This record gives sequence, C-alpha cells and structure tokens, in this order.
Amino acid sequence: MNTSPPRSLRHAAARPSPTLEDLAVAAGVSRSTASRAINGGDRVSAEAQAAVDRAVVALGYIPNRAARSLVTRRTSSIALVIPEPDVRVMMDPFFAVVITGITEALRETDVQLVLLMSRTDDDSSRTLRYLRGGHVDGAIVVSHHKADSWARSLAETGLPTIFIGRPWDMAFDVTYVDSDNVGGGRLAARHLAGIGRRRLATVAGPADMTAAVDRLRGWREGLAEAGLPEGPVVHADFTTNGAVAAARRLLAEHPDIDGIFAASDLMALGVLDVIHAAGMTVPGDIALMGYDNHAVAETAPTPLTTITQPMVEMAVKAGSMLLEEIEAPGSHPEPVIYSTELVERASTSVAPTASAAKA
Amino acid sequence: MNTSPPRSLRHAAARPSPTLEDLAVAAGVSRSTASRAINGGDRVSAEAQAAVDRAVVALGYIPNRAARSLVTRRTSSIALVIPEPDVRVMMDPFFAVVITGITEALRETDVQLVLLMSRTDDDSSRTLRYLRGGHVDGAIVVSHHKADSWARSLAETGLPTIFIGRPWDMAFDVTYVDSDNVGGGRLAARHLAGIGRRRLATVAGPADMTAAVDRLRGWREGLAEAGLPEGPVVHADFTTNGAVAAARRLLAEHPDIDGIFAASDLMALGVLDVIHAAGMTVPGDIALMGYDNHAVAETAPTPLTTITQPMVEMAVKAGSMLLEEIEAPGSHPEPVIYSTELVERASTSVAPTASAAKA
DNA sequence: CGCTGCCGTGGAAGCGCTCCCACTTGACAG
DNA sequence: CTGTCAAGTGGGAGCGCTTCCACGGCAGCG
Repeated sequence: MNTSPPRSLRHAAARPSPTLEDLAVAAGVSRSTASRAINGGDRVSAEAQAAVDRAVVALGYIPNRAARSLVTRRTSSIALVIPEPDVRVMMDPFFAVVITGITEALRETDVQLVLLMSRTDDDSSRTLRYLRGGHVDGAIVVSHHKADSWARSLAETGLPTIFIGRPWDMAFDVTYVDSDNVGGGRLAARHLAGIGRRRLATVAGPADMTAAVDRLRGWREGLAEAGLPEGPVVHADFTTNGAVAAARRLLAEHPDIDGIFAASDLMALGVLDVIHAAGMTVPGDIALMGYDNHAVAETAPTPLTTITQPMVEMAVKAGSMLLEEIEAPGSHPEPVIYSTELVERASTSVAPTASAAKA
Repeated sequence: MNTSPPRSLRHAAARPSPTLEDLAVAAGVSRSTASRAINGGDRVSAEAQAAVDRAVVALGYIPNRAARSLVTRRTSSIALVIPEPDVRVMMDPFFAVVITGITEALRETDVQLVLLMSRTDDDSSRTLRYLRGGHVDGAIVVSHHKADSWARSLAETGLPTIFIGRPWDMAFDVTYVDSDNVGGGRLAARHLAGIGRRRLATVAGPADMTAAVDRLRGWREGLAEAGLPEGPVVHADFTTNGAVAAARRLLAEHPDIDGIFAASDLMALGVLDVIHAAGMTVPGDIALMGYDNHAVAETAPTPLTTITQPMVEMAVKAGSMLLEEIEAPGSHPEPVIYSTELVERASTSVAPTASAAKA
C-alpha cells in the first residue's frame, strides 16, 4: 500500500483556483465558448458573454498563463537585458529611467517585464539561452559595449529585439532607439565656442561605446564648424574616478586650456575636482560642460552646464516599438533618434564664479 | 478542402525547438527517463544519463517552461513589487540597488525576476490579481507607505512574500528585511551631541512611513540619552524641495539651532541650501547630517555626514529568504534587521568650514 | 532455489488552455 | 417548401511536460 506523503502538492495546498472548465460549468456554456468569451468575445452571443462575465466575477477566475502560453506559444512577457556590471547599474539613474519608461509602455497591456542582468560571460550565455528558449516574446537590450555581441546573437534567434542605444555591430538590420549623440557633442562645442572659449579640450568616453564615439565626433564637428582647432582629447570610462586621472593628465600637458567638455556629468564631476585642486576656478579659468543632465549636474559644487536627452521618452518608445514588432513580426521598424538639448548652468556662465549665487 | 492559411504559426515559424520527445528519441530512451535525467537524474542509470546529456547538447534542447510550469505549478519566477510613483524610482538609487541585490541572490538559480510597478490604485489591483494568479512563486515588496495595503492583501493569498522595509501593518506575521532605523536615528543624535551641539532639530520624513517614524524615534532616544531636550521637529517628504520649505519654517521659528538632522540626504541638500541662503555656514553655524549615504551626500557643496545601511546586502538577503520560503513553505522566517553606521564628512566636522579641504 | 524487495524503465494520464472542426439553428433567398 | 449560409456552439485533440504506476530484471536472503 502506498503510504508516501502527497508530494505532488508540496507547494500548492492553497485552494485550487478555478479552471476554465469550472467557469464554463458555472456559466452554463461549453469550455470553448467560455474561452472565446474571455478572449475578446468573437463569435459569442450576448447572453453567453454576459453569463461568462458574471461567472468570472463570481468565481474570481484568472486564466492560467502557463496553459495558455503552452498552446499559443506566446508568453506575454518581454525581457530587459542589461549587460552591465552592477556598479554601473547602481550609480547610474539611467537604468531606473529605462525601466520606468518600459513599464509605462507596458501598462494597459498584460505584458510583463522580466529583468535579465548579466555581469559575467557565463551569465551572458545563460541569458542568451533563456532568450532563445522562447521564454519571452521579445527583448529590449541596453546596448553599450563593443565587446558584447548581443546584437548579432539575438538577431540570429529571430526574437523581436529593440536596442536602446545604437549597437556597435550594425552589419545587419537592427532596430534601435537612440539620442543624437553627435548633435549633443556639436551642441557642446558650439556652446563653449559661443561663450568665447578658444582653447578647448574634451574628456571623451570609452572608445568602444557608440555613445562616446558619437559625442566625440559631434564635438569635433562642432569645433571645425566654429573654426577652432581640434584640441586635446583624453579618454576615460564615464566614471568620476576615471575622469580624475584623465583630467590630471590633460591639465598637466595643456595648462592653458580654457574650456573642457566631459562626455558625462559623472566625469565632469571628477574634472571639476581636478581643476579646483589645481587652484583654478570654474568657469573663471576653465568653462566646464558635462553630458546627460544627471541629477549630480545640478547638485555639483558648481552646477554643470550639460546636454540633456529625453531618456524616459526613449525607453517608452523602445517598449512600444517592441510591442509592435511582436504584434506584426517581420515589420522591421526604422531606428528612432531623439534630439538633444543644452542645459545651461553656472559652470559655463560668462559671469565670474557664480557658485554662491543661489536663491 | 482546407485552404485556410496556417494561422497557428503566425508567430512561431522559426525552426521548432526540440521537445522532450525528440530528446528521448535521440538519446534512445523513453520520455520519462529523459525527463528524469534532466531534472536531477534521480533513478536514472549512468548510461541513460550520459546519453541524455549528449542528446541535450546535440539538439540544443531547452525545456519548455510553460509546459513544465503547467504541471509542476511552479513558475520559477518571482516578482518585485514597487508600489511607488515613477518620480521616486527615477531619483532614488535605492531601487536600482534593490534590483541588483535580488538579481545577485537569484543567480545560480533559474529563477527570473519579474518587475511590477504600480503607480495608480488601478495598477495596484492589477498587480494583486497578477500575484494571485499564480504567475509567480513569490514576491518581494518594497514597502513604504502606510496607505498601501499590500501586506495584508498578499498575506491573505498565501503567496510567499518578503518585505524590504518593515511594513506598516504588522497585525499578522510578515517576514521582512530592514535596517535599524531607530539605531540610525540614535547614532545621529549621539554624533551631533558628541561634537558639542546642544540646540538640535530634525527634519523628519513623512509620518506614514516606518523608516521615517523609526529614525525619528531613534533620534529622540538619542537626545534623551545625551540629556538634551527634544528640540523642534518638522516633517517633510524625503525630497529636496520638500525639505526646503520645512527648513525655512524651522530656521524662522528657531534661529538659534546649531545642529540639524535631516532624515535623508536628499532632504539634507535642501536644508543646506536654506542655511546658506540665510547667510549661515555648515558646519560653522549649524552642523548638518543626512541619512542614507546617497551619492549626493559625497558630491554636495559641503559633503554630508550621514548614516549608511547595507542596502545591497539587505536586498540579497530578501532574495535568498524568499527562495528559502518558496522551497520550504510554511517556514515563516524571522525578520532580519541590519545595523547602520555613521559616515563622517565635512558637514559635521569640528574644524571651520572645510569645503575646500579636498585633495 | 524460490521469494522478497529494489532499481531502472516505459506507458499513459493529465496539467489548463486554445482552436479546429463539425454540428445545430434560424434567416433568407430561390 | 427546399437550399444556402452565417452565426453560435460544443466536442475533442493536443501543446510539452511531469509523475503515477506497473513491469521486468537482478541482487540478497532465507
């Protein structure tokens, strides 16, 4: 005689939720009709629909997603892939904004957001396997480094995918949402030239990130446009600490510069520190610009002039584009580029050091 | 004759992924044996196991989650519920840290993180329905406001749930992870008293959040401990702007205070502004403390002394606790409280204004 | 040497759902 | 009055998986 414990309900044990069958019985219709009534009510009489609706409320019926997804081959969930080490994630509000934006695009839908963060290469392959496994209907990838080959790998799976930030590898048609980093860099050069600075330098981002490369390109274009020489360029990793080292080098080799464009606000913060440590002032001796309009740009000792991009909007767009492509596969939408704007603050004001000029 | 289009593969059309059946055939065993081999290999001979393993690699087999979850009644995913308006999410690195921590706890597991953000009440009920629907095996709730009744509602569903931050409603046994906010408040009072400040005030957080209430309680205890009077208390909403208004009121009514404890760094920033605007200095005239060890505490015009809590650790703990409770239902673990620490910076240094004393 | 017990195995049932298909009905045209 | 057709319905198959159960084989024991 079998006396083993009821293993099969080790987790359930709660009151079993009503099935479609139960619903159908309660509504006095067949399973098929109940199903139709629940899914948009195509080819269902008004009475049947009403009866089912009533039963749904009465029973507190919630369709079983697994069962549905098993037959429809749709999961009603999408993945957000973040191929970044945690440090960045924690420091940078960027990711929070992206999540908020995507969530916004997803409300009114019953699509859920699954978060996939992969730090190590090991994680990467797991993530890829997961994506391949048909566990989600689509993916949004926050693209950053040249190294990660997400773009190619994902494109090969045929899974609908949208990139936020132009991916490095464009040897095939990927859909992405980005801001006009080239234009942003140009804005920076124009602004610094516009306030009369002539010996300009930039602390650029890593050369393996498209955003950094584009900003630098725009910067150069802007300088050329203003008839200025190209000036010194140092690279850092978009972090404050990285920028400190880069700025020290910069100032040591070019003590006479009067304007610096740091390709991120976090880096500008580091540059600011170095300038101060060298006994110089901002914007008195050196006008300084950041990029991103990060919260710290406003709270910095000298509030930073910076470039802003509509990040939330971008994320919302990415979400809705993905939804579209899932709905109509094969319709490869065109990339969308959002324009950037200058935000003027004290760090480039023409007036003398204005750090105490607050309300 | 049936000439209707193959609607059923409107979305698939990719090469159909191999099923367990295919795997079994390739390995030369039965479906049952293949299944056993895949799931830990209980009661499977070494040869069979090896054959299946080989077949998995050869076919690139990935189990269908929906099918599995349909029969096991497990989804291998958990939800992170964030019942907050987006503004907060975007500004506060807290959430990013929580996500990072939970993800950390989840690696090495095949459990996925589903994000549930609910702004409106409408969202709330949707979220609750989702949670009820058995779409996840458990939930982590970032608990904040008195108003949201997540705690009770969720407890009633019997879904394994961990709260990050002690929930307001404790009329039943909930499991949570929190930091010792009372202790943190006490630390603040002790420190300010310790550097000789005697006329102390606090800008407390909203009275409907446990963290705010606890910090205030600790603050009062600390003052009593130091033999100091309770001093003025004003409330704000944990934001910079909110604190500005509160601080103005405070200074207007109590112009002689020489120490302020703001219950968050963001609020401290606002207080700092107000103090400066009133022509006073920090820490010269007024010593100022924040709470959270937020990034801005370091970059503030006057770097802020603050209280730090091991947020990542807390999130990791929440994740692993949830995993445990899912594994062994009914084992209601005890709440875990992490201790807090003081981080000393210029805003409470005894020396004269040290805002320029950087390296 | 036969019996008990256990190990490894495969067949088969079903998880809850969607959707194909066949069927019944009633309206309407011929 | 019969034929046609669309609308609404229910039966049933099957999505890919886990797990119960029955069964053959083989070791250990009396």
